[in-house]
Amino acid sequence: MAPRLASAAPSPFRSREERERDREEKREAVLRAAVRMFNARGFHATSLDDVAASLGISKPTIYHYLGNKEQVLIECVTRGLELLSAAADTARAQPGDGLARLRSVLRSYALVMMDDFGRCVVRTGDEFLSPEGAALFRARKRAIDLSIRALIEDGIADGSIAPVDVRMTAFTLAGALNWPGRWHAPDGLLSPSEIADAMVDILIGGLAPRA
Amino acid sequence: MAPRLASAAPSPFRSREERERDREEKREAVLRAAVRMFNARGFHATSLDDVAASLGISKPTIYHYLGNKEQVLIECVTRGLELLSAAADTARAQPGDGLARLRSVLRSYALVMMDDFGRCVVRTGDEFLSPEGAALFRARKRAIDLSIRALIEDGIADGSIAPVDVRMTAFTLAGALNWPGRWHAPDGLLSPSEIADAMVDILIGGLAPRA
DNA sequence: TCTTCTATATACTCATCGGTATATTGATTA
DNA sequence: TAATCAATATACCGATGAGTATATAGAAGA
Repeated sequence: MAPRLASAAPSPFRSREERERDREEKREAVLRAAVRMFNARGFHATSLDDVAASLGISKPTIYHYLGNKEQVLIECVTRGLELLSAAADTARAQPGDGLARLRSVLRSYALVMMDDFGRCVVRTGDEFLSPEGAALFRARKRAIDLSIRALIEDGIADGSIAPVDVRMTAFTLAGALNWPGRWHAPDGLLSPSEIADAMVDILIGGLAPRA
Repeated sequence: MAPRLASAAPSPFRSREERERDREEKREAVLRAAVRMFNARGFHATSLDDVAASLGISKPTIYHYLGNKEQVLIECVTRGLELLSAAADTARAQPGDGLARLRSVLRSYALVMMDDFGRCVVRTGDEFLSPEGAALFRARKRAIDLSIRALIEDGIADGSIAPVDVRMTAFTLAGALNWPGRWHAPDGLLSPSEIADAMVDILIGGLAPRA
């Protein structure tokens, strides 16, 4: 509607939307820097002064964009959980039998675990959060767990998955796929995609030889 | 040799051995209290004052029995790693084909992860340790990993295990079995033994139905 | 142009906590 | 009995780091 069609003249005067976008961008940058440092050094061992310094800004600026330190962490974890939920939901809506869809979910799940925000989910114990934060956190993880369980049940129903204990299987799968969040280094030999494929194959195929 | 055969008269005067045993017992109590609190609230969130208070003693007493805070943690983690190594070694020396021995190791491994000290291994990231501590820690974990890999190789060689990627499989198994260290509560419905069995069965059998 | 709002910094407060200096008490040994 | 050592406490020090009070500079709006 309004002006600002020609990106030709980059005016130093910013419109309301531009300013809002700027703000969002800065918020984002703070979050990214924070999650990286939390993952690398641990939440308690990372001071907001450190985070600020890594961005060349000062601590009050972080407080300006995000509330307190726990807010920063919650935001990071929430991002990770959203990635995980999205992975589960989209893969679940695909065609194919239960096993095929589960495979797809597991693969996406593993990939998220090698992303900064996904990693953060695994590395952040309830200990770090306030009771309310921890409750929210648990509820969201539970929803993801239920998604996976539903898929396993589908697979058992349609015969594409063996009649396993659904609860324990979901825990086992999640545990295995969470692990890369703790050891995977972005500069490893295998790409995240290769790792995800390999792990999923092992979990689905099992160790015992097939007759 | 010496006196003190009749435990009849519990004298308040303690012999050298008794005093050494007392000392060891106290050290042990401090460690147990510490590991519990570390697991429940996190290392950084647990102060040595807290640990001392939980035992009805004062902080300098802890320093008297163990060096500094990192020492306490290292001792706890070392205990856990020793349990893990022992599990791997004894199970490995048993009779049976590769798969049977691997199954035995995995089961023991899972059980250790539901013990206070085993849990501590999983919950303690390298971040918490000094570079030297972390190096030692990594070396020990690597040895355990190699033990498991060797067993997988044995199984592949004797045909009891499918020809999987050894490295990735070891990671996947360890990841899955580490997980109870993070979520298992001692008061759960299933006993550690049941959980261990269920997880190992799933990992060995896989999800895909066997023909 | 005057006011107000946004973004940012400097410089501070206050609590926590690891670690230590030092005192005390009682048992062991010479 | 004097000297020593082990076990324990109280009371402190110093650093770190979360969070805040306050100032400033510039843009937006009236």
